[in-house]
Amino acid sequence: MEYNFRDIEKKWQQTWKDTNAYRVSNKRDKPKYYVLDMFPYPSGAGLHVGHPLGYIASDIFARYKRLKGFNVLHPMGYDAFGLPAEQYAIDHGIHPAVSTHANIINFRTQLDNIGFCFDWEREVRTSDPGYYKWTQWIFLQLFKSFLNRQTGKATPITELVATFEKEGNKNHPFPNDKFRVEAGSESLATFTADQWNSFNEFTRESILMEYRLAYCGYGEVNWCEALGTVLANDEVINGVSERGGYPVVRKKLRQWYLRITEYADRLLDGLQQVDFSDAMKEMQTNWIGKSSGAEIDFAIKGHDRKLRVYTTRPDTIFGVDFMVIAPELDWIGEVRSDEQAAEVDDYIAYVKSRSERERMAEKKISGVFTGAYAINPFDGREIPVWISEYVLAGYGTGAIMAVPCGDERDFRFAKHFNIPITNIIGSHFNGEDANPTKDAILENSGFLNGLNMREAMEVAIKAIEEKGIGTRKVNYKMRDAAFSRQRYWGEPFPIRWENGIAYPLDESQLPLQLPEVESYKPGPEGEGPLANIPEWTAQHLETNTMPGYAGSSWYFLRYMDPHNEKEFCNREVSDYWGQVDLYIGGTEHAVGHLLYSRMWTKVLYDLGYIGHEEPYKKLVNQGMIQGSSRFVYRLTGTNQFVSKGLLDSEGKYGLQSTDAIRVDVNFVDGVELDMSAFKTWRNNEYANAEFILEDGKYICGMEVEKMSKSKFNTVNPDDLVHRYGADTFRMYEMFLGPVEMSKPWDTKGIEGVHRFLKKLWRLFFDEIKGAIWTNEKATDAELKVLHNTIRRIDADTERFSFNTGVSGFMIAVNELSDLKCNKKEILEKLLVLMTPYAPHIAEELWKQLGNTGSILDASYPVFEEKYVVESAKEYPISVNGKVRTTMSISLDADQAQVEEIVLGNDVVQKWLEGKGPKKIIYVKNKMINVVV
RNA sequence: GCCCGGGUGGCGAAAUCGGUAGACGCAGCAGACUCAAAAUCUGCCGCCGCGAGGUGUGUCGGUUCGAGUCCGACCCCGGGCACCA
Repeated sequence: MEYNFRDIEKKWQQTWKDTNAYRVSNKRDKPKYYVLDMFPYPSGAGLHVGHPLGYIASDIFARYKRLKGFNVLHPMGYDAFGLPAEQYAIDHGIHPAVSTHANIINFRTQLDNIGFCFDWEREVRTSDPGYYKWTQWIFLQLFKSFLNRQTGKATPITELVATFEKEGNKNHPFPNDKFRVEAGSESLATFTADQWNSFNEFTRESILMEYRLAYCGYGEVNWCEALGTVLANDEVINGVSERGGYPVVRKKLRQWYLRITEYADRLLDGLQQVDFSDAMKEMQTNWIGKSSGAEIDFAIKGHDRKLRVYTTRPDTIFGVDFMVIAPELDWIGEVRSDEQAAEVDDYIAYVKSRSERERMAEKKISGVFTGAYAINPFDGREIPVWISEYVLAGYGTGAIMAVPCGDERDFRFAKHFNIPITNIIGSHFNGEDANPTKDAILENSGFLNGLNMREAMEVAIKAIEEKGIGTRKVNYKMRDAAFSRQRYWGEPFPIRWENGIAYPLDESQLPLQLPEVESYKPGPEGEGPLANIPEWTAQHLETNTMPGYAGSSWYFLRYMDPHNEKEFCNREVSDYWGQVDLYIGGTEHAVGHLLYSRMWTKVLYDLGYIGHEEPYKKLVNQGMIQGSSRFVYRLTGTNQFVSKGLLDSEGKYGLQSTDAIRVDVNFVDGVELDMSAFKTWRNNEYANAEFILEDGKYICGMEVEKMSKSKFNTVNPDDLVHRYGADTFRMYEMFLGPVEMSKPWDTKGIEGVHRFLKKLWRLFFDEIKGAIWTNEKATDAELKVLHNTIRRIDADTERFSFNTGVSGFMIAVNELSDLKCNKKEILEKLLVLMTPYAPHIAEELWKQLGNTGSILDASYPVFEEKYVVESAKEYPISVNGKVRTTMSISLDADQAQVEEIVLGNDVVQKWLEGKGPKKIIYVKNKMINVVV
């Protein structure tokens, strides 16, 4: 009987489906374990071999935990809203719901092939009204709440209103400290109860909007007039649209935001409670970008307006040689001099065409002097005010004081524009490079002279505050999250506008369903497509939709209780499942999804809807599987293709140049091209190709790059499952390398894993003799192999080292084959160990051995030390750190015994060359080193 | 530019706490079985060298009896940078 994986896998997949083997109950009779994969977007391109990597890892872990006695929640669903479906709708007129549905069916078929243990009864789709009803509901909770800074918790805004009615906002200052209420002729930062009570509804609502956790404001977007639409950053290249190459400018639009900045400190603190990699914590910490320093007002010569800067180094205030302000600040026109006006306006126009990313990535120094001068409040020095794209309006005050002797970027700017540099740190500054030290003694610094910079920091802030020209200030690089898109395919906001006031819909009106549209084209003035629907606008409904991350910010909660029509998730159920114990996904979500979902969880926790405030206990980041592209080389201007080995290092064939052309990796075996397949490729595009071969073969070139359809280097898991089976595919994906690491795909290597499974099979079945397993008693050697394997697989699985786990199985099977071990006692336990990795073959052989229950719930073998103890070790013996020989020495040996044995060795004596040893280093169970 | 990660044979990798570098597999080479092929099995397989031996984990330097692993500087590649998801 041979290993017929196709029949076996089909049979067990059907059986597991029929018996609901993967149904998970919310009954609290076992300890729980929640394993989650990052929410996939069901793309039209289908799965390539890179996608299932994380799913296989989580599937192995889920199955492993189940065998260890846990009730394991391992769900899957779809982040089904998104731009690609909408773009497809614009291009082909197909409704996004239709194309998305088709993609999901395809996705599901592909996933099913691989044999995952998902409980599909819990599937969710963000675009399903039954799901987005609750996304809208949570949005309303955000809208109706504010962060009470006194308690640090999200709180219903009705409580804030009650407080305002009693005492105004003296204890609850505006989260945005630049905001002022316009009341009559006054601009108020604080108001009294009387004032509040006298405000009209519009003013009150405008004030409340400043506190809400989901709020409406204005923000800049990439606006493309020609396409009439807002573009994502990566759709803008060098100031023009990727599609069509039309000009793109920054434009202010009304937008919804999440006040995530109010949670900045808690998002930072929470990182201490979660098991994320240090790199991940660092990325989130840097993204939040907490810094402390001061805001300082500088007078501008000849103007009433003050220039307010934020600095983390108030101690360097006497080293300020120029100011740089963001080109988009609207008052530049007021202060620039007439001589500089044209230059300033040109520069502002240039910057407007640049995306933020381009501005930050720009190596070339650029900027323009405004003609204005700020006055140093301590020594009266006149400081030229420049504008430059490297200062962004959104961070701090959008203006910096530049200290070239202490800051590298300021230094290069000063050098580039010949601005004289003041040295306030004496010998710490060499005139060649800036020195950002905090340990210098200050010079040329007025009242700070002679102070260490660290002390001076406090002294300077105090002086600034006393003078009334600034305040101590904590700043965050993180900005409030833009939460609206001018698109169709997203959740509608449950918001109605009347006279400029946003009213929430009643919860009974949810879900607010996405209406049908005639066209997916944007509405007037950059509004979303919903603005084109008369029935929609007649009700004054919000025309923006929510962004992709709305639905994915809470989906892990819905999986717990997916069919609940009364609540987003029952509290008792969420208390049982609690945090996601293991979350697997890519680092590309490091600062987006992970921060947003952490914030939502904290809000729901504050409002008492769930009992935990960090969604993910442990996070494992999976690496990318890269594509390995193949190239053929065509002699320029001909249809002749030259085999790779015949080209010189510059890609030339003799004197003739060649063009490298990517070819579909699926008809290249290793590096050898299937020439007839190539000729029929792309509708016989290369039908007339002629080949110049080496050794009768056409050898392709290769290069590692991102796996993508356009590079013809995608490999479809379906093909591999068909050829080798799901078990082989699963194990091979794991065998490629550590889950966390990126690595290129190589289809050839899968043969090795397939051979291993066939070899496992042959421990049970012989081609001629049939079943060969026996009930004989296992030998010590066999038990040793088994128990070493148990220990190894356990440790490897626990630390997510699935690649070494697979090697562990290979070693076990190799050793058992060498021992000719066909004993049920050993093999049966090996099968249970393998179940998480290769469930189909494990179940088949388990049943063949005569077991009745499913191996999915078998009892997990227990490691016993006594089977693996050793009495001696083969020690490496080094002389001066170089290994010269090995010797088997008892593990009980002490230092004196070891010295005697080692010095008696001929090889050691030879290397001692008659000299006596200075020292003998003996590390038990490790090594021995003789120092001469 | 800024932040994070990674560089080990021809290739994917292993080395879990500073202790035998290259486990396991792919590819390759030699052989067995076979009319032949596939499948399977056996052996070899970092580089230089006939060998003794030397050398080797991106580069340069350091710490240590001992460094892939720790420290410093640099080079290259990948991911993210706020409207792709």
